[in-house]
Amino acid sequence: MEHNLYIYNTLSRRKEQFIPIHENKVGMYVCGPTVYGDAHLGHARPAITFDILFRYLKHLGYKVRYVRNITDVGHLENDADSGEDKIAKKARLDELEPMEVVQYYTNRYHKAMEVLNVLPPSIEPHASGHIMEQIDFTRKILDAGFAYESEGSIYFDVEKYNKKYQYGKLSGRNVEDMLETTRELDGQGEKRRSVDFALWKKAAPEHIMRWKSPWSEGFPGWHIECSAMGTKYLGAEFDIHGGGMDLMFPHHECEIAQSTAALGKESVHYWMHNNMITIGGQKMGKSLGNFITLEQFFCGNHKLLSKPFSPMTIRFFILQAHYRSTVDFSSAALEASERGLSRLMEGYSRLQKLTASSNSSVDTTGLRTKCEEAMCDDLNTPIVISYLFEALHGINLIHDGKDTISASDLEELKSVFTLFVEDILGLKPDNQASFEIEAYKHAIDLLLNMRLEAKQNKDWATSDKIRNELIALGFEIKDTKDGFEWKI
RNA sequence: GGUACUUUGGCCGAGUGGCUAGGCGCCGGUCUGCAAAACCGUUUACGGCGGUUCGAAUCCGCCAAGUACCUCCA
Repeated sequence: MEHNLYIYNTLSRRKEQFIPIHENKVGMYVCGPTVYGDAHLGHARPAITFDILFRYLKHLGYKVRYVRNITDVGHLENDADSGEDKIAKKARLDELEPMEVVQYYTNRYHKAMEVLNVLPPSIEPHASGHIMEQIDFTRKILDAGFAYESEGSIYFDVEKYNKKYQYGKLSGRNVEDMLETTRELDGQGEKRRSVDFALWKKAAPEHIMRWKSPWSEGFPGWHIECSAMGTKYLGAEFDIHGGGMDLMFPHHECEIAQSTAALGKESVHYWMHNNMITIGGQKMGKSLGNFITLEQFFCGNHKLLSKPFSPMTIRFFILQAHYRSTVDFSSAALEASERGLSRLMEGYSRLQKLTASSNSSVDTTGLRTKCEEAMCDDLNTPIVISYLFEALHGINLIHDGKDTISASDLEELKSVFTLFVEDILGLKPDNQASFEIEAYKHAIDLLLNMRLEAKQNKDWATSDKIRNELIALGFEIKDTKDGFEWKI
């Protein structure tokens, strides 16, 4: 395969050329949502980041298996000594079945991803559907001697593991330091060391979500689902594992330890982490309570939002920053993105209507290569977007008759725009044309043609009436040299 | 306290040694019966102090400010 895709590997802290384990095939695993609440802006970032990677790998010609899990068991509340997990707690508060809560938020997550034009992954495994695999994985770690049982729970023996392998390599920590600095938490009496983590947790009597295991009735630990499901669907070794930077430690560190302990080798070749979205310079997160849900963005229903923002604006806003940088949310920043996107998409539609000349006075060569190079440089979407804006400038000049383009250059330009705007960046016009919409468009055209006639008769009263009333209904009317354009 | 990282023009945000992205906004212009929109043009920045170099936003050192992780979090 001819390409020079470089991606930043958190393990080595540098960009590395991407070479898959199996030629022409890529396995990637990304940590998905915990479905006990609505997705917020922060959840959109990894979804979009790895959607871009998924799309780009496919564009390069790979057959990609993209696994993104749904976490519906196992994450402990920090105040829950009893080992009550988040799903169960929420369920009891709402007096719903746990799986009802899971289903509700999973559906809403899917809906949000769909409107963001995030492609569905190849496999979306639920943790609750892979209890057996997690038990088997835990048993492998026990058999390898890197875990111990304590009162019905199984814990990973970090100190022992660290003697043979290296615990902390991903996040740059060492066990000795951690033993000194880790805070004392409650409920750690069963563990030998504070750094040890649960692989299987015995359920307290009031705990709703529980499964039988060789050790106790309980539930799997915080990190085991990704090791178990990742290797189940992608193999003992696979190419890419992604997720948010906040999962680097402890979650991904523990995953590495689990997989290495169970399988004797590291599973993941490239670890990729997207940075956080901040709000007022601070991370947007559930625990800080400073998050804005995607639905609130779409409805404009939040005190920090000046207006509703379309899913494509959110997507574009995220793509305008590199995925490894923090990006600071503000209503003003989103408004800027909205205008930029609107201009880009109008130019894209304008491009479709350009007429070719016998030769080109604009230089469009190299756009495809430049965009490919930017994508190959660790998915540098902001650079791709900047090239598209530069090309947009040319499109506008041609549209204004100040420049010309040949038929073959026009075809190439259209092809590049379709490829990068739609296929790779996944941007699409917000108002998707449909059959009903066509009729309605014709009606508006009719009105505006009447206005045109009135104008020709210098009947300004009528022409202004039509324009003003349409504007009052939310339309934007633009007069052009020989007619009009409009949008809503 | 430990670890990792950040600091770019009015705002957002790329950029790792010379060619000094891009968007939004501002301002000027074109178009227009008026207006709006659109389009065109303009707007030169890299936290501070040293150092390396012919040359640094980019490398090194110190200082300052800020963030993340170390507990569930995308």
